[in-house]
Amino acid sequence: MFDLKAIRDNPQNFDKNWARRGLAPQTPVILALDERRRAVQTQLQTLQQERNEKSKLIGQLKAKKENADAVMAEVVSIKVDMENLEEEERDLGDKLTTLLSSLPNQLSDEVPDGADEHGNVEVRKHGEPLRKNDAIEHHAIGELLGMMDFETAGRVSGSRFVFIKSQLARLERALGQFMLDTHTQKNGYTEISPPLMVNDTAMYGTAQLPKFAEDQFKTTTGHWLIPTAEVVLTNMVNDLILNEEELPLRFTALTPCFRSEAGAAGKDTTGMIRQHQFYKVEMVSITTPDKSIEEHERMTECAEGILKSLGLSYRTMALCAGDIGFGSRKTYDIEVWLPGQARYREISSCSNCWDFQARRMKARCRLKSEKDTKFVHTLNGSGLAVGRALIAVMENYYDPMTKSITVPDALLPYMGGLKTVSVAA
RNA sequence: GGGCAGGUGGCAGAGUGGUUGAAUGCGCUGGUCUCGAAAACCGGUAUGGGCGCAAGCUCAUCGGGGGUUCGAAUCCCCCCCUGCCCGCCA
Repeated sequence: MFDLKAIRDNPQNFDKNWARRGLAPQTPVILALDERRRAVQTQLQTLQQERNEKSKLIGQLKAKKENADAVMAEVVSIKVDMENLEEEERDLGDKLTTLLSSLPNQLSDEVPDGADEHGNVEVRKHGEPLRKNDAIEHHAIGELLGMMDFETAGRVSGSRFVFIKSQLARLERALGQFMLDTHTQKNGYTEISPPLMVNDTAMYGTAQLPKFAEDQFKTTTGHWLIPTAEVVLTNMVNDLILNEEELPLRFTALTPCFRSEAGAAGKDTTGMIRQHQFYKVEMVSITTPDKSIEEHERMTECAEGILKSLGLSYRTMALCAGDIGFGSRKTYDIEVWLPGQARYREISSCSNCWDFQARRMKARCRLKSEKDTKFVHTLNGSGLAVGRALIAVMENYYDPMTKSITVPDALLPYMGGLKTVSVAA
């Protein structure tokens, strides 16, 4: 959601910014609705004031046992005048909210121009891509080891699900534990075990609703399965006014994520790159407005740190205007090198949502230096997608000669003595 | 799932139709007093919106939504949540 006063003051800036995402000018309609609504509001409030005063007068008259019939008749007629205005006010308000809640966040000036992922800009790179002629993809490795079973998943659940078995399941679990421990012990995040289902309000707060309902799973009870722990972790502060000293808040959680992948038909159909369900370790930060830019860099480094510890090569991309998410002001994607595909694939996305979600959630803070409350800034980042991290470890650490995956050093404490994942062991 | 009791300001807790945005206490905060502190005393202390250069005026909000009424925190209806008892259950 947006600050209407700011739009009023500077409509052309908003339109120019939205144009970078390919949107037509929006402010003419917004301003027309806003102006009309305020005019109606003012009229209505004048009548309400009159009604309140006269009603009080009636009370006073009655207390003195005097006749109040004439004043009561006046109030009745005021109420008639109010009815149309009330309806118009509600109608204009609804229209305005509907329009505003469907518009994406304003972009930072630092976001590069571009229409799609080709416009993304590499900001740094770590390690060298591992190129091997005999590199194979994760699903081939998994099936060869007998530890990744898409066929059974198809029978039991359908497409875009998988059974992971045995040591490979343990490796996936180790990855999640390692990431959580790193963020809680080294990076200052508080571990949360959150609900995996949320209500409409929460989904609206982080901007999955109203626009992206199609991408979500909804239960028969009206709950939504979280598409990412961002939803629950960020909404922990909804409707709160936080004190400056309590900030920043840093939360992390390891949760399953559920996505319908509507509109992704035909994309990544083989293997477990794109599933309806996957584990992810999420980081969420809630900051004061002046701290979110540095927090964004910090969070991105926390995510990169996991890849470094795992000995994986990656590059960090600044997403361009055409590829950046709806709620984000600025996003870094981290792409890990997959030898089997011989390309970089997204494994983390770290976004600064600025006050966009906070406005929807009514999440505010009180600064010592300011009298009024301010909206907090919210940030979220994957740290990392566990399923994709498993893929990366498999493809980067697989040795076709021994048909085994070497366990990265960082995961050894979590593997109960296993140094490799292989059929023989 | 059945029954009962509740949801009021940062917290506790009054308030069952009339100048109640809301008593009182606690907390917080400014001041007086004091060498300083404590105590005591005095004052301030919700959020969002509209109008206004400003001072200020005003509207809305007592879980959410609708209704009755000249007037609703107070009455009626629906929903949500919390607590307790019973049943069921990982």
